[in-house]
Amino acid sequence: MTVWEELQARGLIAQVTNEDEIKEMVNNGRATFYIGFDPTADSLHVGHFMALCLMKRLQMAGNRPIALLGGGTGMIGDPSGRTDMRQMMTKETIQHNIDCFKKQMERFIDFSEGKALMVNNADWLMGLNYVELLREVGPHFSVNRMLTAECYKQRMERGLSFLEFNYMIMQSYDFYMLFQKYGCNMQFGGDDQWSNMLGGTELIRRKLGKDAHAMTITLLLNSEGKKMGKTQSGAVWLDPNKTSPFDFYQYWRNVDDADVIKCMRLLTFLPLEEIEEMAKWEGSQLNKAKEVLAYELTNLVHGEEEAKKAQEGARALFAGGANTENMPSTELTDEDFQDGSIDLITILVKTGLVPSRSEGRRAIEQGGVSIDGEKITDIKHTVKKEDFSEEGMVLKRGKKKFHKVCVK
RNA sequence: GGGUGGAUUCCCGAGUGGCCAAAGGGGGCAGACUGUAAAUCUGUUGGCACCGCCUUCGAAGGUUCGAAUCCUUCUCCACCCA
Repeated sequence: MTVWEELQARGLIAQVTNEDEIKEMVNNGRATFYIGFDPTADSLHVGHFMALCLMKRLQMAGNRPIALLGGGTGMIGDPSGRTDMRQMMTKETIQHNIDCFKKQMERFIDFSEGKALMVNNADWLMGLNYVELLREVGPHFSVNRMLTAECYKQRMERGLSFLEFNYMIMQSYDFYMLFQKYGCNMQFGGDDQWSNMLGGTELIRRKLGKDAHAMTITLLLNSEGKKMGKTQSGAVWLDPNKTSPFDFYQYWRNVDDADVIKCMRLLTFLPLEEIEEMAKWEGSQLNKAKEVLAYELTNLVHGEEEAKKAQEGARALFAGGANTENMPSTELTDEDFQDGSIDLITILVKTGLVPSRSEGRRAIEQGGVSIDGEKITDIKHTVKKEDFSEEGMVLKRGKKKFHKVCVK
């Protein structure tokens, strides 16, 4: 099976400019391609992860990837797929984020010996002269056409600033530069990047009379059409300090039945035959598939050891509430006790299981809190210092949130 | 620059002097049912010293016994005209 066939079979490919040529190049390892990453946060997330996996797949097939860090484009902010303007970031934040990105990327992609490149578009964007740029590329962009681009549609109703409007030009310019500097003949990106990417191929054709290609990766959407990799409290991060391996594991462990197989295909490196086998599973059997998915992804992102820990921890907890070391935990000190005891609501707040005392009260009243498996419904419940055993006690909020509490 | 309309709790969106911590929906949280799924049903959803008090309706002032609601100024946004 060729790389191209594999990508297609996995459903990774959304749109392409010229299928035959791209297929030919990719399969024969003749492509030098780039994917841009704007430093919008201090950690990569699942969407980036998909892009990195694609890079890796193509790299393994002999193609040369370029990871482009958006030190310059991050100064502008991509309006694609957004209904409001991004908050402008300071230069310091951008630099910090870039540093974080770099570290994480190096774990996935082999950058040694020129097998892959990492460049920053700040290198050429920041020194641009406005008038010169306008004269150089301005004539090749039609405002009329830009405005009809899908990525601006949403913004036409709510307002689009000139700053953001220029994002497409910057991204096009990136491709144009990379094409000349590194012979980069292909660009990949999320499906929401399509119009920006076409801007680049157009610019190259008009300026240089050469062909460049673009391909987009399927956006990871759940069965309801919403972006995956997001939780109530934000994105699912790859940085273990922002999303712990356990939470990361749990996120995938809890995906909808309807999405498991899709996630397997798009995100894991498991052989397709194996995935097809699992696709036949039904009902509660799918639970096993979810375990596989969660384990595989945690393994890829955090390594085997963390993946095992997360899996064992989860199994233990859900099977019977056995205590494990890698549960989030909190230590109480003498100051937390009054007359040798502490009330439950205070503990809940301290552990962060609830954001406020009101919510803690509510959770208890509704029967959502238990200590060592025993449901507590009295909001005045207190715990004596002596009651804490050596291993501490396990506090549970709702069905899936556990926390260990010990005394110093 | 001129005109018009707007800014309400996590989001959308009602509310035009007291009955407003603010309808309704979405989302979230919790319970039941389950497979750590979905769907469904129920409760809940500003904070606290919780039958009471405190802080919220773009910001700051003002009128009033009393303001999310009225007045003034300001900020921001959308649309129309230039």
